This record gives sequence, structure tokens and C-alpha cells, in this order.
Amino acid sequence: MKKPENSINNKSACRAIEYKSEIVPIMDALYVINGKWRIPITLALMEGNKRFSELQKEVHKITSKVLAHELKEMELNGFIEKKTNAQSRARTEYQLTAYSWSLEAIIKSLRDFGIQHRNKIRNEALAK
Amino acid sequence: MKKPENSINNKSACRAIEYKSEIVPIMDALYVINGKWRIPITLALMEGNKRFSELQKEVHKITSKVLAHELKEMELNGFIEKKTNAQSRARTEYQLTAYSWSLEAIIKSLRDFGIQHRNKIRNEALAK
DNA sequence: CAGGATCCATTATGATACTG
DNA sequence: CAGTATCATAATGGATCCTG
Repeated sequence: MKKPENSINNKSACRAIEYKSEIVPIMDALYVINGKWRIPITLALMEGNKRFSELQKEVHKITSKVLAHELKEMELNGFIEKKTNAQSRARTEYQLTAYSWSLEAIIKSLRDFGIQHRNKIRNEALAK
Repeated sequence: MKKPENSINNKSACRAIEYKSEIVPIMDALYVINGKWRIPITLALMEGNKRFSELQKEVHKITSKVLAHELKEMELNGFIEKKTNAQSRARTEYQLTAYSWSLEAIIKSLRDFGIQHRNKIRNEALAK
């Protein structure tokens, strides 16, 4: 997913102002939650700090390559912190930042929609 | 983004039950809102029915190929309906289904987060 | 254990042109 | 106007192996 553009120099038609004012932050949000992994990783870390291998077990089917990449990006974006014990590398833990918790509303709305969606699909299947 | 798997046969450890019960609907939701375009298209159509070329103008930088593809998928998933006038192809319009409106909570939470996120980034830039 | 490196397959996006 | 077709690139994901 490409980086969203800044809207500051965007001179768009007036009739679209309401729409444009919505779309920019929404594209921003879609950009930071990017892909299938960020939210699941965040959710796993909401249970508590986790080590790399724990995350790998709990985030279904993620590979070490992808996990490492996602963790780096999330760290860069200020969503997690890496706690490396100076004495032993083996104790590295990942921890959510306070900022990550501001994703809770998104996560809840996703979950609610997903539950409803799954029911809809199931009912449609039963109706056949 | 790959299709999420059904969880029905998933025999996971008990300690992960709470987490697992969250993750499945969330993955479902992430799957249906898939990528950068579905939400922006939905938003544009929340203003009213639109024609293909109108959508292309309003959804920033989407190409006709991608737009055509997204519209097909969204139609298949029951989010939009295609209204084709039998006499003239040129009058084809796209319309949201009632189901699409159930995405509103997600859209709002994305927008709120996005606004906050943008402020955070701006403040960090100013602080330097 | 925590990743990085490599190779490869698939998907997503994009530019441009074209058609009924 | 509403898309398709073609070509190209980038992003993502998976498999496997490697290393401090």
C-alpha cells in the first residue's frame, strides 16, 4: 500500500470539500493499519508483552520474515516498543505504546462488523 | 489479501480463546474492506449514486482498471448494485446497498483515528 | 531464540492504449 | 462513457536455510 499523499497543496473543487475532508484521514488510517497483520499483532500484544516466537505462534500463519518486517514498521510508526535486555538477546520483548491503544475503536468496529458479516454469510448459505 | 479461513474446525489452546474469538471476525472485516479503495469508493457513493467516470474522478488516482475490478468485487460481496439502463449503456450507475451502510462505524473510527494520527505526525514534525 | 538472506510465486497497482 | 487489454513494476507472501 502506497503512502497517502499530503492534502495540503490539494486544490480541489469546492463541491467535493466534505468528501475530501473525510477521505484524507481515512486513507491515513488505512495506511497505518496496512494489510492483514498489524491489527492481529496489536491484538496479540494487547494481552501483554510478547516475545518474537510467541507472536509467531499466536499470529496465525505469519512467517518470521513477515513478522520481523511488520514489527519494524510498527516500531517506526510508534505503535510498539522493543525491549531488548542488554545481557541476553533471548529476552527481547515487544510492547504496545500508549498510542497503539488508540486503535481500540477501530478494532472494535472491525470486530462488530465482522461478526455481523459472518452471520450474514451463514444465513445466506442456510437459505439456499 | 487472502481469504480468511473458517474457524469452525480450529482446535486451539484454551488460553487463546479470547484472542481467537476476536481475531476471526476482525480478519473477516479486514478482508471485505480489503485494500485502499473499497472505503473511498463507499464514501463517494454515500454522497449519492455515481457513474463510473464520476467515481474515477472522485476517487483520487484510481485507474479505470482498478476501479472496474473493485466495483465487481464489491458487487459480488453485496455492497453495491449496478443499475444499468437497458436502453443506454451510458447511464450505468452504482448504488450502495443497505448493507454498505453497516460500514459506517468502521469508517467513522478510521476517520477519527486518521485525524488524530495526522495531528500527532504534525506535532512531532513541529517539535523538531 | 530472534531474526536475516535467498529464491520464488502471487497479487496489487499503475501507465497507456484501445474498443463497443 | 464504461469499461478491456497489454505491459510493467512493486508489494506481499511462502519456503527454506542460515547465523549470532
